[in-house]
Amino acid sequence: MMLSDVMEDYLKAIYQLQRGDDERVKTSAIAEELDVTSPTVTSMLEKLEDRSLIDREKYRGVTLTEEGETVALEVVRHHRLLEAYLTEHLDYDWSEVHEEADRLEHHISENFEARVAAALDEPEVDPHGSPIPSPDLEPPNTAVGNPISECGEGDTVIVKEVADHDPEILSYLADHGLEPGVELEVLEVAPFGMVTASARGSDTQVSLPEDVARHIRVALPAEAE
Amino acid sequence: MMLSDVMEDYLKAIYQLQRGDDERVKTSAIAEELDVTSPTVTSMLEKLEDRSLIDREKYRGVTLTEEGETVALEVVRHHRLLEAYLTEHLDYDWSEVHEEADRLEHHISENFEARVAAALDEPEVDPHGSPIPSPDLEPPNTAVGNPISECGEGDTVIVKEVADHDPEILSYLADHGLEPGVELEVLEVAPFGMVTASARGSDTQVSLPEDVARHIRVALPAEAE
DNA sequence: AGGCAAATTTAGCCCTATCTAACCCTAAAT
DNA sequence: ATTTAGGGTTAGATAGGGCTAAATTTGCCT
Ligand SMILES: [Mn+2]
Ligand SMILES: [Mn+2]
Ligand SMILES: [Mn+2]
Ligand SMILES: [Mn+2]
Repeated sequence: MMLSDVMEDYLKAIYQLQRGDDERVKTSAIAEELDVTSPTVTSMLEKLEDRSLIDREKYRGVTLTEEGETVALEVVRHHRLLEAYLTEHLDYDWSEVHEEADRLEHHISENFEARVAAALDEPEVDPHGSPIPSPDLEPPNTAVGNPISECGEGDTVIVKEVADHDPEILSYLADHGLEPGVELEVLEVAPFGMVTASARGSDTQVSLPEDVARHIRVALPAEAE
Repeated sequence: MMLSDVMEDYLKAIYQLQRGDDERVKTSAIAEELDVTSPTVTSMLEKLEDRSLIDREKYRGVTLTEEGETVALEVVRHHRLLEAYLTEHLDYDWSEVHEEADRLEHHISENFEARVAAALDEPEVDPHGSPIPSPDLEPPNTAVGNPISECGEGDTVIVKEVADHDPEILSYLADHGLEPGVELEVLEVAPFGMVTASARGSDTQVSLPEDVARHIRVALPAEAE
């Protein structure tokens, strides 16, 4: 099946927006994610449905079919392998990789994918700590760790994943020592979702508004593998 | 100026087909190079002319403007840097690189280009011996060496460039020791353009039909830098 | 000069991906 | 049971890239 890069982006967006297993993803959510208008999304959803890549209930949203999920996982694998390769071998900073990978993910061959994976020794996570789907594209188990906003005050935790895409925010976080693998002390969790924490070894502390904190997942040292 | 990847391919094709400096490239030549029909070429040429990327005399062909040439050189630089990187760092064989580079050339950022060039230490030629345009995109001087078909029988020469794109032919040539840098003895130049030669150190000889030989450029050892 | 074959352009159509404007559904509130 | 706000879908337009079939132009040959 020949899919355009745009179709691949839609499937990837649906994959990433689909939280629960039968939770339907809404037109407006896709429109916002991909920065297009909702009629544009509707017409694309019709095409994806024609190709059996999604199940659709008009007016109520879509879910990926198994085939659609496989395509999405393929694109995500490309994306995350590229992010890892760019940081490991081409001197990219983790704040720069997303944009580059977001274009290249649609244009590399299976051969390229395999060589990159080999050069990285089959990595399991990308520079943000997000899991890289395996070559067989089986749906990976759910993410490791929990959102940092669910921590209690005073908890000491290990950062597992920083799934933000904004270069400015990522640079800011790195400047404050907040990267995967770092040990963190949670100082305050405000009722409106703001989290204040301090990286182990640094005196400075960071305050993270809810929409930033949402993308940070952590685990208790005990749970840390 | 936002150019589509298809437009970039047209400009690159015109660049590579334009032998002399004011030699006009014909519709049919572009059509054949890009594997599209001539009406398709005509309509694209109109668009490129609108954007001042080519000069066009209806029914008589086109030439690149300075601006168009710069775009073409940019694409060629991307292409050849990618070919070099894929062979040097990702274990590609020179017979495989063309297809991959031909897609990726349109999708890498200037940042990616710079990192790849740095990783390769600013290379001057790609794996086929073709010159990589410099970062400032000044038109490079003409190719080194001369077509092997212009050799005399008995000449001993150094292979400078093997500008073929066909993977099968490239594998065949490599199997017979015919690669850039190799010393070659020209055994026979037949009147219909077929060249027979033997790589230094190998007993076997290769016979190259005219359309293969045309892409191979060589220099006398004296001229060799 | 006239005629003809080959190359090129024009005309008219298709498909994708996007938009805006207009219309329609759903679900929650009255 | 209505209303209504907030999506979602339909309709119609535009722009890019492509094709086939039908004109045109060129350039060469007689
Ligand atoms: Mn993408
Ligand atoms: Mn793949
Ligand atoms: Mn190309
Ligand atoms: Mn460039």
